[in-house]
Amino acid sequence: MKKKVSLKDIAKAAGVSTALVSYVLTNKEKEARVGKEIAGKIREIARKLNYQPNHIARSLKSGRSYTIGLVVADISNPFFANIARTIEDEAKRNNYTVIFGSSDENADKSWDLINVLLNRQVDGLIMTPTEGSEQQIKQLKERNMPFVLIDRYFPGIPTNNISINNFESAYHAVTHLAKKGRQRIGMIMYKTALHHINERKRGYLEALRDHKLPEKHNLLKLARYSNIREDVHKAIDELRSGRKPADAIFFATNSLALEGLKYMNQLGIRIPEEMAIVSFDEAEAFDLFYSPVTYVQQPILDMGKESVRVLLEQINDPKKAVDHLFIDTKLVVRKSCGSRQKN
Amino acid sequence: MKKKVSLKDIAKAAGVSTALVSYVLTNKEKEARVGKEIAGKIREIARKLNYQPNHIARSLKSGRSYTIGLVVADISNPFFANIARTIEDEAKRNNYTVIFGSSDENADKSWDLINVLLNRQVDGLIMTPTEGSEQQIKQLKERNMPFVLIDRYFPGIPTNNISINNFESAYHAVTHLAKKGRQRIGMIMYKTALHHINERKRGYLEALRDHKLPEKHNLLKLARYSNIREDVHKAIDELRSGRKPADAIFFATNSLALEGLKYMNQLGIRIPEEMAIVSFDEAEAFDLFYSPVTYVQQPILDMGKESVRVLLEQINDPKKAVDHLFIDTKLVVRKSCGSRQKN
DNA sequence: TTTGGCTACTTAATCGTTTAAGCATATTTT
DNA sequence: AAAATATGCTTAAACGATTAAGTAGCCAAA
Repeated sequence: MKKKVSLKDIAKAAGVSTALVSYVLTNKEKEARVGKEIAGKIREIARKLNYQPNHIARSLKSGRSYTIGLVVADISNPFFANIARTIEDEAKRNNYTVIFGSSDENADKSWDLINVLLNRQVDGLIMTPTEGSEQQIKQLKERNMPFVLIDRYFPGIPTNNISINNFESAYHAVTHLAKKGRQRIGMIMYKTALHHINERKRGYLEALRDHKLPEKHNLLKLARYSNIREDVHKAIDELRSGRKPADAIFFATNSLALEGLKYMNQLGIRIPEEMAIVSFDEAEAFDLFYSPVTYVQQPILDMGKESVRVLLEQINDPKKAVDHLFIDTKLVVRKSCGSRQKN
Repeated sequence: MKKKVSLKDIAKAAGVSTALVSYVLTNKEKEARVGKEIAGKIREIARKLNYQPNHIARSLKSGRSYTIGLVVADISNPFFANIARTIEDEAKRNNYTVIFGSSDENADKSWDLINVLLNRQVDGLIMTPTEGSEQQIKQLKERNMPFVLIDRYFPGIPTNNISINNFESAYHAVTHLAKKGRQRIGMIMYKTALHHINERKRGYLEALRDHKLPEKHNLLKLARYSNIREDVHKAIDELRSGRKPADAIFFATNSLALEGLKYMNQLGIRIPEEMAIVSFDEAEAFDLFYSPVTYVQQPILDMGKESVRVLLEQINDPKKAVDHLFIDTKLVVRKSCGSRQKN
């Protein structure tokens, strides 16, 4: 890079001190009572030399980096990629930039990343916390680091968070299956302590109860994140076995649904005739499936926007009380639940 | 945030100057001839106070930010999201962080982003340049900004770039269709001046020629990025009309294929019986499709890694000659081309 | 004529780190 | 014994921007 133009260069060219240049270029002429003529001259020279302020120097002085750290579970999952995208857009609109990283649902990696970001002096963090990261969150709180949790949160720890109504959304999705006349509705979810997933389970169970459907344990299947393929295959095999096989499956996330659908395709299970499907989250593949998949659509755009808004509020007013937003989802009804109605 | 611990705090606690502390903590004891005892003491205190160096101050001094700017066309496209992911991983391994943004295939937005990143004093850029951004690239060159182009490049402008053999890959994919006995192979690509897409076209045309297949103009269809849905629908309608409809389609990108497949699903076109399909790039949905899609797999991991490697080389040695890597792709054969062989 | 108050600037400290140069004291070499 | 070298530290400038405090000149009010 060619040597950058600094305030000093402009000052020299204009025959004034750097202070004056700074006042003019940060529009503090009024307060600093800078002469009209010289202000114009300074601006002119700055333009001519194509002056670009050095953000790093500015940050050092101000103690603010105008940078947000973003830690998502997995940037290659379109759900998180889209969140990242809206966050980046919204941040840019507020003159912030975003540094990001993927934690891969791994608490150690998450802690690593957080520390890298803190060392980079980010002004705040937006995170989708992983299982077992409670201590990390508590430490951030103790250090008074502004941050916002998105998608997930820990019910025992008061934090800023932006999430959806997991319970209601799941309840609604399962109710939809019940109304379509499905009698034995299974669910496949991650084996996890993460609260948002367990809320989905609670919604599932309560919906079954309210519609007087069996909620036997063997209809609720768990898959390990690290072993998703095998566990989902096994879950589906089990759901289809026995005297009364399941006639519907509610998937707790898009990744689970994708594995499940792939496998059911392989097995030649007809959807929705043999098995009705509802999934949480979106996926490009849901559209393309021969029987487009009914899913719970999360308001990603709003979530991204709100997370930036709440974070910036917190940054600008560290004493602000924490904010807990629940945003509504939308059940997008397609063909995967069939059209038979409850008799 | 609690006030951060600085060198000064450690110096005070140890009763020495900040210089000494700096020497010790940056492992320059040897050159600076620091006493063994005091070095140990300094380290001990630093550990106790949980000292974390201030990257911003360090950057200001060194003129390097240890930050890479990443400009992708669209972070919500899994292809770019995966590239972003590997770049982030690789950068972290080299103690760099990544600031990113999406250009949305829009040259103005791209220019905006580049400037934001330059103001943030990134040490280098990795970009997937958009159509019409030649001047931006030239300017970066003139300013001696280290950068690497990935996925795309401009043949007239010598730059570091990491790309694939677009011509050969397309040639290979179309040859595969020909070998499966397809006679009228269409192609749907973006209407763009971007070289990599046009190389795919060249590969398509040459393969047709070499296999003595018709390469009539009406088998090659263009879609506008901004109007992808309508244009792809129209293209498919046209390819299916006439006396001799196409019996195969080669899609130049995953986004085009996804639109195309959705539409063909709607129309009830059987794949591969009525229409064989090959697409460039991967997509989760390709797996899930009832007739899993044959595609040209790009070595995303390698591309991400190599781009970081080349960029860091350039950063560390600005006089280094530009590097132009072509990485091989792999044709992943699935069911979407059927099994009939050329007779 | 002194005091006060403007106006239009400059000076200098500061943010946290790095690093060349300086300065005692001690040890070795000639 | 004088000169040279080594050791172990400190001083201070620098990176580029911000901003409180200072100053000099001028005009008006007391």
